[in-house]
Amino acid sequence: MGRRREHGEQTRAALLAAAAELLSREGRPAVSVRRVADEVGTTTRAVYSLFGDKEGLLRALSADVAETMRRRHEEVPERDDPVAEIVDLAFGYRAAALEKPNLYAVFIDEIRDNADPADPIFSLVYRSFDRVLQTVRRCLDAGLFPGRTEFDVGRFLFALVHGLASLELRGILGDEATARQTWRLSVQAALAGLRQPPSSPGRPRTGATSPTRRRSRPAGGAVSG
Amino acid sequence: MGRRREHGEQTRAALLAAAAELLSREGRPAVSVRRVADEVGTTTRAVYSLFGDKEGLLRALSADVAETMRRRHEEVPERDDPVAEIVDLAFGYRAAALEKPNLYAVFIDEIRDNADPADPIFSLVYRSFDRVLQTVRRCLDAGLFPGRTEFDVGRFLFALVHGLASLELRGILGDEATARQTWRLSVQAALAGLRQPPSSPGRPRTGATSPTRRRSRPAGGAVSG
DNA sequence: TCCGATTTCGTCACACTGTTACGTTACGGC
DNA sequence: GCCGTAACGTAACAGTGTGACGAAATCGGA
Repeated sequence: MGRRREHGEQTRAALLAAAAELLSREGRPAVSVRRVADEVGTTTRAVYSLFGDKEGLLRALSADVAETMRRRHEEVPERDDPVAEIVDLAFGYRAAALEKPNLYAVFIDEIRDNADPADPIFSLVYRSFDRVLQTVRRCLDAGLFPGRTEFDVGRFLFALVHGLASLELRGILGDEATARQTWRLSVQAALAGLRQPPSSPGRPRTGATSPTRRRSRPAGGAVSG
Repeated sequence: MGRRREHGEQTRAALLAAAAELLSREGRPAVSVRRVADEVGTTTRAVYSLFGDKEGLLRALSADVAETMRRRHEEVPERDDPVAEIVDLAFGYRAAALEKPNLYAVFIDEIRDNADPADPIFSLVYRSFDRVLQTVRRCLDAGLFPGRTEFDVGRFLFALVHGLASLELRGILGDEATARQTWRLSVQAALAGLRQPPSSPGRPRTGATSPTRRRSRPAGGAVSG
């Protein structure tokens, strides 16, 4: 009973493709519900039926990037030297970010501490992160990163590759050759540093460690463990 | 001749304060030209007279963050150990980012490779970056970072602290204590890595280094030298 | 076969947004 | 006084995300 639905999987895929195309061609402000719907030849109703709201559409797009992320990470072959393998993983992250530059920004905006574990994007990101942790564990087991924990290393590497990707996509790292060299030098320096035992706490001398304002959101999240 | 202007420096400051307040209280989407103007008790005309357009208002806000950045960097005292001084500078960056969490995002969005050198925000960022390079040079002169250039080190550190700040503001680094420890461990690992001579090129084994799509914008920028 | 119930669709309206054109107001010089 | 001029407030325009509502299409049952 009821009307046969036309806004099915096919329309959904078409909307996502149109949104991605619009995003990569004209940037984020160009992607509006009306334009995306017009591009596909349907109405705004389809977007709201299939994705709930505009943010749902963007979330679905982010999931696409997360999938690219996962693929780029999981296709990195195992190497005898786990440290060299981490370099490959970092360049896999870079490749995923550069593959869809405008999508990367909306992807990273979706990553939040209060992410819903049921959200498919969550499990995809977790798989990418876990792929890295897997290699990190091999380094730890081999005694290559003395005095480190897998999560310390994971957060460190995550911050570094995200920072590099973020700067490169903003054009701050110069041309492609310069950017690539910055990636290589940075990742290798980071890994060389992890091989050194951490120094004693030794607090910095400024009061900078206790910021006055702090976001009120409770702690926790995917990478907090 | 002409009407006496009311949209002067005072209105300008009030608009900036209202925008900053609105931004930190309700987030970026809450800051609209009309709301900011209403908050001050003036009209949208004032915004357009003083800032040109909405982006001009946001640019002025970014300049405020850039100024905080500069202050936090330049107030870091000189230490006998330049490497330890870099740790302080990194925590200065963190303090500036955490001081105005929502502003940091609009600030970093303003940093682009095609930034206008006449833009005050450009010179402010340059001063912060130069403050770091100054200490980096001391490390290089002391032979502490063998085989590195000041710009290699500068880009590396910039990517790291931006990545850390970006993740922490998204709540991904856990509670404040965990985040602070991640900062300390990461920065110290990075510095330990810089003390090791860089390894030979040794290209990664995936095709990830030559991304298919690349942004068409020409190379160059503030940190490219 | 026809009708009513149900579900989905297309369209429109609402409250917004950034921005610009226009009429009004207030001043200085004559 | 008056006029030119500069800055002002207002209103309109095109565009946004989204909720409400009527129309269309499909089913089970009479």
